[in-house]
Amino acid sequence: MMLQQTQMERGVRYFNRWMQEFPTPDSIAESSLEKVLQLWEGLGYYSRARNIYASAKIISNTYNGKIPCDEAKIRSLAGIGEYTLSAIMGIAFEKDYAVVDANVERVFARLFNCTDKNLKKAVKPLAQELLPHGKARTYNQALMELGALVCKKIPQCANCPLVPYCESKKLNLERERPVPKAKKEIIPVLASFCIITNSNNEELLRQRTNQKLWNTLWEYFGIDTIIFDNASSAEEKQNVARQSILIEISETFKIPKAILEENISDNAFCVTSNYTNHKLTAYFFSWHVTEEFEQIINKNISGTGPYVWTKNTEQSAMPSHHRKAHQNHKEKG
DNA sequence: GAGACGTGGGG
DNA sequence: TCCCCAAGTCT
Repeated sequence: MMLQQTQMERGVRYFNRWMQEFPTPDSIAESSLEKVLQLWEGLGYYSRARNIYASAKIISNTYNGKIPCDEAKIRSLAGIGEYTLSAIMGIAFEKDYAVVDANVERVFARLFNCTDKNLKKAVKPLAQELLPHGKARTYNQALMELGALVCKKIPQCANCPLVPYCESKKLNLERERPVPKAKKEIIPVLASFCIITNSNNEELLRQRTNQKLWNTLWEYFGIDTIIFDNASSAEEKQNVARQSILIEISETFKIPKAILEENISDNAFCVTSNYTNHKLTAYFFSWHVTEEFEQIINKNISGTGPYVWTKNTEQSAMPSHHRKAHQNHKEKG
């Protein structure tokens, strides 16, 4: 599950750390979602972490801590779809299940010069047909490995044992396969946040709740999306971001904007980050509040999600741009 | 079945 | 810098 839409090399780093903390499904089930998300931070697609947690509880409570060798039971677990089911049945249990991931798709698209729009649908029966009975483990991993190391986006045909059988190679079309998918529109996003600290040097964090994106993760106070003109300069964007965050703080904590103008410096650092099909530009301002302002803030805390003053920002899972901002803020002191 | 869901590495 | 995309799943 960790490797879904995640390259092996990156996944391995997380996997090793994960296995030290969570060697068994039971150990996950006994832990907390917070801890699970903390170990997942930076990998993305956080529903995977929530699904693992939910599935571990079922495995622990219903299946005595062991994944059952049963297609219907495995498939019904959260976060396990067509691919992962086949990976478990084929690789873990050596049953005759062929996996079709992006690697296998690419290998077969070239091998059979396949141009189907729905590649997975076209490749699945081919992969299943060619699977040698009783050898799913080697077969599946060999196909994925071939795709990952040789039959890459730019194919390394000189090192490929399947060249004699490759239809697209014979037609000199190996670089045109698989046919590229239609690209999605990239949406520019401007965001503005304020790293608010109190006299105890605690940071104010807010948890995202009831959201599709980064749900239950923590972040600095601010706004996700600001309406803006993408043609504007960096300086203009920062000005828009500053005005937006001042208004947001003013309205949320009932503090006159003029007072904020005086107290919050116009220095900000900029963090850029891409997520799904969005290109994010985020400005982070900072405000070290007096006890008087802290009391006002605490009295007027409102809006989405719970707030917390904390010195343990490291242990709260955050979206990557907030983590970068935290590091940046810490280094600047 | 299309769209949403993250992130960072490579060309 | 920009584009592509990775051991996919869910709605």
